[in-house]
Amino acid sequence: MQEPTFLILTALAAEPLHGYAVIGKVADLSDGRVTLRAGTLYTALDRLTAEGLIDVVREEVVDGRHRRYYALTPPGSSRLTEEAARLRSNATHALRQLRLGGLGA
Amino acid sequence: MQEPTFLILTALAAEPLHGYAVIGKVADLSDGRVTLRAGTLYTALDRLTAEGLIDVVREEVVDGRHRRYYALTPPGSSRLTEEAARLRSNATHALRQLRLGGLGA
DNA sequence: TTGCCATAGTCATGTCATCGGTATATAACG
DNA sequence: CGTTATATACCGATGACATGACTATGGCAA
Repeated sequence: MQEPTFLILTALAAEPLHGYAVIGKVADLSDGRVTLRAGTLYTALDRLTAEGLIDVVREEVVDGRHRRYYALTPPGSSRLTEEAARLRSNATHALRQLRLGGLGA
Repeated sequence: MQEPTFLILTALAAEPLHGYAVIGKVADLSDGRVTLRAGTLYTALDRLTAEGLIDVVREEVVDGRHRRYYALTPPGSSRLTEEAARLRSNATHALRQLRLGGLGA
């Protein structure tokens, strides 16, 4: 799983959001590093829905604009938990190896 | 940057290794999750060399077998440090959002 | 009232890293 | 002498992501 996907799941972890709102939340979560384009976002949302990691919880029409709210499913939640653990482990290993190299060399 | 690439850099962080040895170290670092195939490895090594993140530090012939040792360059080292920080940050954010969602729902 | 901007979502195309398989060569093992 | 392990390399397919153009509505300003 890549960063954009991971951040989309993270954005939906606390509460359901509609597609466009995810873009803003992902920008927040990544400290501005990741600015999703609409195309990237909706392709990812479709894919994640097909995989059962997220789900459409309600659809609204606000001011004539179609809004579709997505939420994390239980499988999506455990998947995100696993991924977070993996990232933490990788980061820890990398920092330790860097320390070893820094001392030795 | 994706997981295999990140793990390759991590494997080279402590000390120079030749290509084939990287496969084993990556398997170790990832607790067996990631088993690099030869194709993936050498394509990645070439790419990382071209990007200046790693470098060939020496070439040997051991028992008639060609061995090429790769090491992290200073740019490679700072890049890996940044990536590790990014992973940690993402993991932390994800776990916090999951907690928020778990409580609220 | 016309035109532009922000919001919201869709679609088509392209790129790039990774994967799987295959090929090459040599040394060690039996 | 055939098989396995080491070591490097090439190639086609896949799949995630990026890019850019497009539709549509409401609000605001010229």
